[in-house]
Amino acid sequence: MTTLRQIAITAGVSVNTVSRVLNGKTLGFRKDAVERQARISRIVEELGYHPDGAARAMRSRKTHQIGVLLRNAPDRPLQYPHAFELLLGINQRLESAGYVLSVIRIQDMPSSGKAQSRVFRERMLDGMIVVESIPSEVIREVEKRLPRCVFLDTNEWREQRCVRRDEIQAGKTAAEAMLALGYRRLICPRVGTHATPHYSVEERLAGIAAAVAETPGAEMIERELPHWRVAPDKTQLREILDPGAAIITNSPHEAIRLANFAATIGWCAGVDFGLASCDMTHESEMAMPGLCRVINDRLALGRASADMMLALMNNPDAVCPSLRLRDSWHAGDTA
Amino acid sequence: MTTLRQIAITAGVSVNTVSRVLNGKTLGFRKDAVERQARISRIVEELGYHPDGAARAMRSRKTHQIGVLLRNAPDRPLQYPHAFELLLGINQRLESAGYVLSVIRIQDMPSSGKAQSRVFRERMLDGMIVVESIPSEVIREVEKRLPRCVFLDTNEWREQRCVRRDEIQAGKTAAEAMLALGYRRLICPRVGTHATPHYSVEERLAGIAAAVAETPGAEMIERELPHWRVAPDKTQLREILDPGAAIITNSPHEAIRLANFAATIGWCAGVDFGLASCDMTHESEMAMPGLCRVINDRLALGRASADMMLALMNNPDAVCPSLRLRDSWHAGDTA
DNA sequence: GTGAAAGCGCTAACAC
DNA sequence: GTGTTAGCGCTTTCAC
Repeated sequence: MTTLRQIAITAGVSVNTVSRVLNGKTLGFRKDAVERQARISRIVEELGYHPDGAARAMRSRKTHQIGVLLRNAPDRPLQYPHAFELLLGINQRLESAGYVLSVIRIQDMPSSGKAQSRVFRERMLDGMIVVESIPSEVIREVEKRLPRCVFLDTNEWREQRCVRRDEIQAGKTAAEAMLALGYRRLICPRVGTHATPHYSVEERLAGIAAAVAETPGAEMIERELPHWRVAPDKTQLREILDPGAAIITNSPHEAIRLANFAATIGWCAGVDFGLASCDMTHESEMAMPGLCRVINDRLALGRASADMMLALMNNPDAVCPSLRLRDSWHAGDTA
Repeated sequence: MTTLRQIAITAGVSVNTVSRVLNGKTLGFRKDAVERQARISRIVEELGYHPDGAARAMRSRKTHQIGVLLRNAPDRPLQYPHAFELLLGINQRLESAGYVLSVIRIQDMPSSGKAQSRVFRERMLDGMIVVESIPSEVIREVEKRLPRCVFLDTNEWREQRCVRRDEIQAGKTAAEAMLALGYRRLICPRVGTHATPHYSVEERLAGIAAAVAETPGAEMIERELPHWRVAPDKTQLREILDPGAAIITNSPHEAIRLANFAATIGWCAGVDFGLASCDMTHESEMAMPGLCRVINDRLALGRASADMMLALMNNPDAVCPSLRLRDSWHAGDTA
């Protein structure tokens, strides 16, 4: 491995000089300086020198690494697939600012033992972006260890350092769009409750309720939906689906599932009933591009949280008011 | 920040002693040693000491970080959503072995400039797991910089250090299942060609072709499918769908999309035509749990590649024969 | 503008 | 078994 010292020796200069040239901290107003500088740069190139991140981190007290904390819970075997889009959004910003993103998963219990990731045992991270709902005692543990934390799309909500989608607005947007199309019965399927439901579930319902309240003659109906693994038979299906009404689902895959079930009894979304989703993912978009939905720009959410983190990196005491991002409606052909 | 030296001072011992205690390298057969050790451990606990990863990395010449390289190509705006499942599989193994996973995205061109991630400029990674198809010149560049590379589900294929799904088998499995159900016309939709198609596209077709060849009277029909953003009108749809035939798609979202389109002309998958996918994702499973498909255990793929990487970490010259993992058939209700 | 030297936190020689 | 010391690669004083 090529070190600074090796370069210095080959160039016949001191380690310091090489370091300064590499960091562009030499302005060389003397005549031979600029030539020297060029020679050093050439040698650096030839020897294929790359600085050692560890040594640099040690000196600067900055690892230039940001963790993204994902939950690893037994009730979420595949752990919130949307997280990937958030993660890519975060990475976009982080990478261009010279930071590296590390994925950290955490068990629900703060078992401070070997089970947890190395980053909790050793100081490796400059900060952590917490994604998904983590029990608050775990959050406190994480904050104790990590100097800078930002909360992205979590149940945790504070005045500062939180980034969320405006889910009340999302519910409202979806409901208003369906009401504008003439639907008066809005059906909100509820899927078997999680131990710790995401805040969006409640907020979206509140948003829908608000829109319904403003529209005379409109009503909102909550309907229990079986777990996705359980296929309802045709009798059940006729009970769940309500011809002429509009169904507003939480997630796009619920909407798609209902559309598919409907097909088995000869019904078609957009013809026999209205269908819309408060949320969208890229994969569901490819599966059902025509679905009426509220867009969910998770890349933007991710970027916003990364920006917040970067602001904190520049100034640990930076004031970062929490953000609620809004998304717009996409008119499809299922209503 | 608590350092070893601070602990040593408070405990009235030398830095070395503390280090040895922490690393369990002291057996203390003298009487006062064990008491001393306990006291040191207590102080370590009280002061909330956590070793500095950077310093450790510098000494041991190991960062304990593995990169996962994802492609950042203009033709894949949302970059292969399946990658997340692979990533989680990788992380499962890495984390429990004390390694940290970092996400690295790369532009197609090996523009060695600032645009690329910090990890290409500084030595930060012990190894890299390359996911997705990366141009070979970029791969060579990456291999030059990183000591250990493993290729996961990439077009790159070698005798060693590659992990893939057996896609020929996947195609064959899907085709055989549909043929066994009595279908004789197998339709393979082709979606507008990528610049660099994934190897699975061709292999699956080969697998399907092989199964068809073994069955008298069976035929395989390739059919062009419009881009997912383009909704076919009903006339086109009747041309694409072929009543009584079985459609075998590449990805689950294609299958779901076709099922949804079919509903608009009153057709139903599993009734009017057969539908199966060579691939599956978690999200599509929630959208259409009944889809006939070949399972794709990406977590297992990820774990296998991580295991390979860990073997290389223990021994850089370890022989790692490439792997082709097989998946099994899931009988659904769409055929 | 450049070189010598100190030191970041830790581990591994080496003496005692 | 424990303390002393050197040194990992780099940045940053401080003389010159």
